[in-house]
Amino acid sequence: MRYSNFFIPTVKNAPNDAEIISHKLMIRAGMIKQSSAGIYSWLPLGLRVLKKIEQIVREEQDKAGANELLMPTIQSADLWIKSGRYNDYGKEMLRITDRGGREMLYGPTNEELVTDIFQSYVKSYKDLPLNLYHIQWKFRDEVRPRFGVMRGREFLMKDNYSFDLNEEEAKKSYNKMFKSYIKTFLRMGLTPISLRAETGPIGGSLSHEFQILAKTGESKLYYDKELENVDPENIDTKELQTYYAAVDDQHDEKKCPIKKENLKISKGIEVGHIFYFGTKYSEKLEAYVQDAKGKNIPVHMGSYGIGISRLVGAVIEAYHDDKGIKWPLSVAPFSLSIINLMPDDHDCDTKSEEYYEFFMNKNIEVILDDRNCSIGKKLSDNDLIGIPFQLIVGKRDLNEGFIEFKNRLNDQNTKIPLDKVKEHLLLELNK
RNA sequence: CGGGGAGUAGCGCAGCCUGGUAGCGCACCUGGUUUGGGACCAGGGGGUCGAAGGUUCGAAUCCUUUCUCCCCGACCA
Repeated sequence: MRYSNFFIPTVKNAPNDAEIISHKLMIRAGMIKQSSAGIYSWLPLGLRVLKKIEQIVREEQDKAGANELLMPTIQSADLWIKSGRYNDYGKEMLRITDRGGREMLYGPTNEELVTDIFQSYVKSYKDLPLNLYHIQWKFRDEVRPRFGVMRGREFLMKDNYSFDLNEEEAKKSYNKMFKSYIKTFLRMGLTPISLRAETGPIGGSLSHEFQILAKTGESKLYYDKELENVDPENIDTKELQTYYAAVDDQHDEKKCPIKKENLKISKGIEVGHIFYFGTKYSEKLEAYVQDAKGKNIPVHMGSYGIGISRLVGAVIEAYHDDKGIKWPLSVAPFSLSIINLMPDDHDCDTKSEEYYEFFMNKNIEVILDDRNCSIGKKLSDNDLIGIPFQLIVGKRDLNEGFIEFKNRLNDQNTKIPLDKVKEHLLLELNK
């Protein structure tokens, strides 16, 4: 991608609407544009990150044996009336009437629809366990949307639903997802903290929420420091679930079960939530299967959410400095930026193009900053949009046989001899 | 939904108190000079001041209504 051909409307001053850092940076970096309260357009740069995060979630879901499908955003009220939630959901649900006067709604979640799909096709215990997920836009008419995409009214969420024969099996599914969530967030460079949670309006008996650590996070967390040291190759969910973790208002210093030296206090952002709720919906929506004895029994269900659009903001909250965003490589919109400091200079152009071709051919996501603007603007834009690796191609260094390499994550600059550049970059990119 | 704040050029703001027909910085356009950290000089374009109504000879400015957006709280991925 050539920067000159890519739509990244960066701005110096964020609009006054933006309060928190990720919101400001997303606007300044040209990632999103607010359309109305809690509703955003995703501009090309923001969309790339959104898709990166979505893809990591998808891959981990698939690895955990979940099946991707896609359910509609607009749902008929019928199923919701049947489940009893049409009234319960209140004003948060956006209700619409179609031309025939039928009551419709913009889905805030999908238990009803997915259970309906399930019960249409699955009749035997032999088809269990089953886990279905989709990644779809939701709408919840929040009383007060805020913090940019972190709490929009319209948001992209991965939600999945597990179906099992009994509680024991359902808890296996639950733990599978638990593990998958930890892996998912670790892949994004985040530190997930799992907390036992209230089950809330979705109901049920078992629930965990997943927060990620960020200095600017919304909630204050108290947790066992062991939760920070998870080995992604060897995740023991049972062990993880035994560690202490609590949010601010649940934490009581006197009753805290762990030693003070093991207790860590930090701020977090909720990015995922999982529930086991038994047969609550399967009974109402008649999702029964026959067991081995031919008896009809309601399936045991769980539901699992990850706020994908929220994660874009959450990653920024965890990774930024006063100059801008510092994307972890796994979610970065581009891995490498080649900054041609002096377009129209023969040497700068030749070298920039050479690297650009080279890395593109290696399937590296690379953006070539070939814009005809001042050096300061280029460098600060690249810092702002936070591409992890930058190659700064300038006449001064070129004459001395160097290219400057910048690692945005630690802000280290190194001068690399021309004949070592490709090798060095490939090494960094594969770390 | 309770409390608070803000709408003036794409963005950030001044002007409002004390009414006289709109200004600054950035961005944008043209020409030139620059080129290792948000360049410089010169010229230029762009706003019926959120909307409606009222007071007045005259309203961005005063009054009323209304819409939108933001912040704090209660609630959530």
